[in-house]
Amino acid sequence: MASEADVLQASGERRDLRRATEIVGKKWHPVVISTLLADGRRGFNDLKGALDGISDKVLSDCLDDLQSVGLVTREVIDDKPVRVEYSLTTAGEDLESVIEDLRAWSREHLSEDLPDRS
Amino acid sequence: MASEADVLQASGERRDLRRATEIVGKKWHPVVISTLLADGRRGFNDLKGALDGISDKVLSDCLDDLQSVGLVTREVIDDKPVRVEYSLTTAGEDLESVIEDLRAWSREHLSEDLPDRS
DNA sequence: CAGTATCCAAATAGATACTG
DNA sequence: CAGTATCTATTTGGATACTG
Repeated sequence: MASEADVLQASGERRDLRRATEIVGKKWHPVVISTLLADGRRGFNDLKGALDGISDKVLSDCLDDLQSVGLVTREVIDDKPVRVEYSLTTAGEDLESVIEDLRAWSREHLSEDLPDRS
Repeated sequence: MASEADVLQASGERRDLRRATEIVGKKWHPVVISTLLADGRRGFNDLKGALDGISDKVLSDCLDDLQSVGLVTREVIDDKPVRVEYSLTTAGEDLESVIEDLRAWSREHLSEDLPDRS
C-alpha cells in the first residue's frame, strides 16, 4: 500500500528531478557549462566563439538563466574597454560528472551505428 | 593550438551530449523512465495513474518518442480486452544512475532552503 | 482499456539590426 | 567588447471530446 507519506515523497522526488532536467535539457545550457568546465573563466565573445552557431541573444539569455539558478557567476572587470567574465559556481562544477555520464550513456546507446566503412 | 581534429572531436562530443539532453530534458520523459524503473512493466493507465496530471495525448506522445529512440518497448498482450505493456530496454535501464545523480545534484544545489522550523 | 483527433497556449530558439 | 531590441518560426505541452 502506498501511504500518504509515500505519495508526498514521490512527488517531491519528481520535483527535484524536474528542476535538474529543466536546466540540463535546454539546448545550450549543458554545452555552455561544459565549455566553462573545460576552459575555465571566459568572456562573452570567447564563449560565443567556442560555441559556434549560437547567436548573441541566445547566449545572453542562456547566461542570464544560468546565473539566476546559481550555476554561473558574472564578474565585471573595470578595464577600458570593460570586460565581463563568466565562471562556474561550485553548483555548476558539480555537474561535471553528470554531464560526463550523459555523454557516455549517449555514446553507448544512442549512436546510430556509424556507416564508417566506405 | 586547436587542431582541426580537436575541433571535430569537440563538435562530436557536443552532439552526443545534446542527444542525451534532448531526451532527459523533456518534461515527462525522465519521470516516465523513473516510474518504469521503480515499478517495472506497466500498462498505459497504470502509468497515467502513477504520473498524476499527465493527459492521454501527452503520455501517448511521450511513449511513442521513448520507443522511437529505443528506451522503451511496447508489447501488445492479446487478451480480451487487449492490454498493452510498456517496459524499459537496457538503454532505458542504464539511465538509472544518471537520473539518480541528477536528483541528488538537484537536492544538493537547487533546493531553496526549506523554511522548516516554524 | 488504450488510445486518436483537434485545437490552442506557452516556451524556446534564431535572424537581423542596433548600442554604450 | 558585450550586449539589447524586435520579430518570427518551431517545438512542446495541455484541454477536450471522441473511438475500437
